[in-house]
Amino acid sequence: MQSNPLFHELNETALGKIVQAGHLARKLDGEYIFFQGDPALRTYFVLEGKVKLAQLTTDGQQVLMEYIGPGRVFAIIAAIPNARYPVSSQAVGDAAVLFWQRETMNVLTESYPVLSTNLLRVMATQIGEFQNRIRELSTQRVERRIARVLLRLARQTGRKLPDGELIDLEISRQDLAEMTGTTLYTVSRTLSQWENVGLIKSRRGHVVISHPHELVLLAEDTPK
Amino acid sequence: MQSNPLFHELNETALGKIVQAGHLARKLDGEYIFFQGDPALRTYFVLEGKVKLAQLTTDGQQVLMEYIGPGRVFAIIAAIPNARYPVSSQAVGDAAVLFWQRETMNVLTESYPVLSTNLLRVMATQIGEFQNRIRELSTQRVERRIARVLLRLARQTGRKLPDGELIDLEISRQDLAEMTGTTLYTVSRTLSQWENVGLIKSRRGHVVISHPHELVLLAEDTPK
DNA sequence: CGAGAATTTGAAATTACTCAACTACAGTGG
DNA sequence: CCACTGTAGTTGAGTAATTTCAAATTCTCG
Repeated sequence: MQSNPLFHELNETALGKIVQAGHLARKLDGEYIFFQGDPALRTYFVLEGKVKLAQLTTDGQQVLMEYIGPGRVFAIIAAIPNARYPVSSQAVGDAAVLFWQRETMNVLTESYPVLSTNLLRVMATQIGEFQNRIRELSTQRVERRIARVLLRLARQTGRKLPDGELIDLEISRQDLAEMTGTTLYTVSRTLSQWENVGLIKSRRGHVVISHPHELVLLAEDTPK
Repeated sequence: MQSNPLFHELNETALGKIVQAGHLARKLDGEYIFFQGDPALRTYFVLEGKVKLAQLTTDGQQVLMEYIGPGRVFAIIAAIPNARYPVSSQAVGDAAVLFWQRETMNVLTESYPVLSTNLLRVMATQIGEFQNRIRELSTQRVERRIARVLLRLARQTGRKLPDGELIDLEISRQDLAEMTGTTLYTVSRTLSQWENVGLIKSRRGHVVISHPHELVLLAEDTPK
């Protein structure tokens, strides 16, 4: 647990207090934890399962910001008075989360100043990742973006199988499209193409990367 | 100064100490403050002038992350041990900045815990903005993205002129392309088109928005 | 004035989207 | 156990958006 970026340099006692100050909530598959636009009152920590954060456009499209797995905090924005959640969050599969009210967060960060630093660290990492994503969306073609997303998901949730790396996440073409800023048709075509050359195998809702190394080649900037 | 998000709820004395703990640096137009990949050792605050943050792709393209004006902090990532700057920063016009070493930052945040909260706030705002940008890049067409960038720049650096709102920033087609994830050709075409219908006026390096209201219409999601 | 950089514009090529039709699959209830 | 239904996925054809490349033009600065 000490290895968790949020709990870095906090001893057992402190950690115990922090966990005790939080509330446990269980969420069923698909259940929303909060909605975009809601007053941001709670900061969350994922204990079990996965949570997805997505932003809705005014015309109803979704943009999938990230999947959050066990051991990660989200909605740190709730530490700030009068903020609203900029995204909605939804359980993917059944999930257990811990949450703290803003007041509690303030008390905790005052008692354990290193907690603030840790939160800063988490957010800084986050910013770096978003910057990379902005760079990718700005400069890379769809195929490459899809390749990168698959590799990232494999890294985060991957499970080794005899015939490749399974992305252990119920994931649709639509989801991949929302992650890469394209349409489900283009995702479908791209995956079909990769399947034809034996790069991946996909059945409904699942993807297995048969040859990660070759997918990496596609994902990299290869200046011709 | 108290109205600055970074100095929120800090009194004059504290503010004085914080400023005194920083070092002043002057930068000439175009001078780099740090480079992407450098060890992140200092956090900065813009006193005068403007600074731009850009990320380079491996094949040498630039992506312009943001322009930072007076009163804003950047490179908070330096608060974190062993981090590297994920972007380069460069003065746009002559600029004056204040900076603190990581150690100083740590001392300051310990002495003034509210400073941590303020930093969190700044970063949370930042994250929200990046999420919006990701959404825009994922779902909107180039024309709309350009419109939004012009309006944002006008908001941040705008000056009222008799014939419209001047974006008070030496800005090239290339810059706009790097901000919107498109090519300088498309930017040029789009601006020409807007100029033809009297929406804007542009000379080399400058843009005046003649009819902001109509540009807003273009910038908004208008579900047909 | 001249040189280099920024900008504009046309034309062709490419990428990705849209729409529509079709197929495959999983779960339900008889 | 199987037919049924709705959702997920595939694919083709046409189209729209954007990029690419090349060539001209304009601007700025020394």
